Amino acid sequence: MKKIATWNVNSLKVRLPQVLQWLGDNPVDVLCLQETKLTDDKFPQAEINAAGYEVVFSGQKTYNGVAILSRHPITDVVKNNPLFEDEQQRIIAATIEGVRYVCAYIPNGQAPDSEKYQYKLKWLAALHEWLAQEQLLHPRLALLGDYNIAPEDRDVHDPAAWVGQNLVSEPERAAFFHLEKMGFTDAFRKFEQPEKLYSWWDYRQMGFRLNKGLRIDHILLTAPLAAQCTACVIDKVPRKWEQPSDHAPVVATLD
DNA sequence: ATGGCAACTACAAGTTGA
Repeated sequence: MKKIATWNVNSLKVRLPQVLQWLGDNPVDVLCLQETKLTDDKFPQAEINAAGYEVVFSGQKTYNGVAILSRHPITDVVKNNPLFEDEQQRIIAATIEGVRYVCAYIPNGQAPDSEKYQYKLKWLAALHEWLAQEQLLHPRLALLGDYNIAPEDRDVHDPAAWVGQNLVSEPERAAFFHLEKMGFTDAFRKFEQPEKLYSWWDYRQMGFRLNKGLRIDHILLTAPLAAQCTACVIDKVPRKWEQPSDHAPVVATLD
């Protein structure tokens, strides 16, 4: 049995103590992080190693940045999508115990009429293209991260207010469902879940207290892994801590 | 309709996130 998780930490510099606390409470086998916001020379590798984890990372100044933490040896690290030239550090992939992990921080998109939205859609199309190849090489493939897409209305606290907006618009959702058409399963939706459970809540307007959230952080698994998956939960506990990330970790159990 | 919060850079206020 192993547990794998993803968490957008919104600055690892600020959130390192919480990551270490959370790993102490939840000693998962693999943890994918997004929005580390650290250049590689500033990455807190020693602290993470001391907690019992190997780590690989790809960062930049101020924005983006991803990392994979693992209790087991990490091999074959790839940074970014080889099919998509990108100055932004949003992908790191690695093999751990025969499973290929892709840790992704999918672009936010800002607004459907923005250039950033066009970048998001192009980025997603290139992700599809790359993962189609990766699936052939790695039948046991897991895509974990902040997708910045709420796939369905039930993943949105107020669907009427969000119609057509960034994070829920039809082209973004189509890109998410394309991953499912390619054979990926949304681990969270494989199971009965509480209603109105989200993975992100706005810092403003008491978003968390009022549960004004979106489910935008996901674990997608190819069929052999989905068949092994026996649970998937969103852990709201660290969202209640002092100075939290606005995202909660998502954890899947594989038998 | 706008901004609201948080983190960043940099030192003031602007940018970004979702």
